[in-house]
Amino acid sequence: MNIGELAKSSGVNAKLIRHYESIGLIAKAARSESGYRQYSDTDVHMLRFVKRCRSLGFSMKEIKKLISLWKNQARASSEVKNLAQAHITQLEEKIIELQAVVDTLKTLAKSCRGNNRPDCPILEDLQK
Amino acid sequence: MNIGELAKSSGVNAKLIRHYESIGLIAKAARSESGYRQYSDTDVHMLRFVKRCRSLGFSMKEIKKLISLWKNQARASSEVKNLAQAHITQLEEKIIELQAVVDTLKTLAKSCRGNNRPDCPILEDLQK
DNA sequence: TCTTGACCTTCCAATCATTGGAAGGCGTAA
DNA sequence: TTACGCCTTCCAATGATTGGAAGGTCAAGA
Repeated sequence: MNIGELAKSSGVNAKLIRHYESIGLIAKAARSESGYRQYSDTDVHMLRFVKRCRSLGFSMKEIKKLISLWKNQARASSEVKNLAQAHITQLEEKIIELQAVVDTLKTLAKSCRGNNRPDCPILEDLQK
Repeated sequence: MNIGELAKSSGVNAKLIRHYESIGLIAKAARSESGYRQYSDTDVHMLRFVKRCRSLGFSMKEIKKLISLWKNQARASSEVKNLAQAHITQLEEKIIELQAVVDTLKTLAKSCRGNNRPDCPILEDLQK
């Protein structure tokens, strides 16, 4: 199939598929006589895999690793699990960080009357 | 003062200060005869303000607005509060999103034995 | 056969915020 | 005068994606 059909089947933009190829995330596609990229059903699965990984917030680097594990029948599942676990830890740290920011902002917002007057404890705090 | 001292006093990299000027986040600095940027104590405060906003996750666009409010003595504090509130909402949405991803990943990770064998429910799920 | 339109190709650029380097000018102390 | 630290501008990279331009290919309809 051509890239357009792969895009439709996988849910990944044709432009993005070419980009993934260019950065080496996915292998170079075979070409038709006229230079069109040719794909198989396996590629549909792989791109769905990539898409799902992205939606779970894995970086391209991590996805590269995940793809190689996915392809490798001799993998140890511990490798996959470790990668997932590391990612979970990262995300949890990020959440804690964001939550702290939210808490700070909420405290600030609460202290501000939010009226027509210029005096604003939020701005006062921010300039410290 | 020169940009180096401003950088030291404000905690914002000289490179970044120039960048902020180039994108119009902060006003163009006056220049000495030899072309060096000249700054005052007010600029130290402003850059600290910017830095603090960044650390709270405001975008450059939002900070631009916040700076203009900060400078504007005729502002309504409601404008500041609304901006902060909108940002809080954004962050809370992001947190919910990340938490959902963490939950998904944790469920997946739990189902994987993480041993030397290749069979891995995580990979199986990801390719769906 | 010609044309239309949908599809494909590559290349270059923009996004966002920051950082890095290169190449050169300025200022001051030894 | 030389040396060094600070300053200048410009160009490029990061990470992931999207956009456009300019052009080639393919199948269907007139």
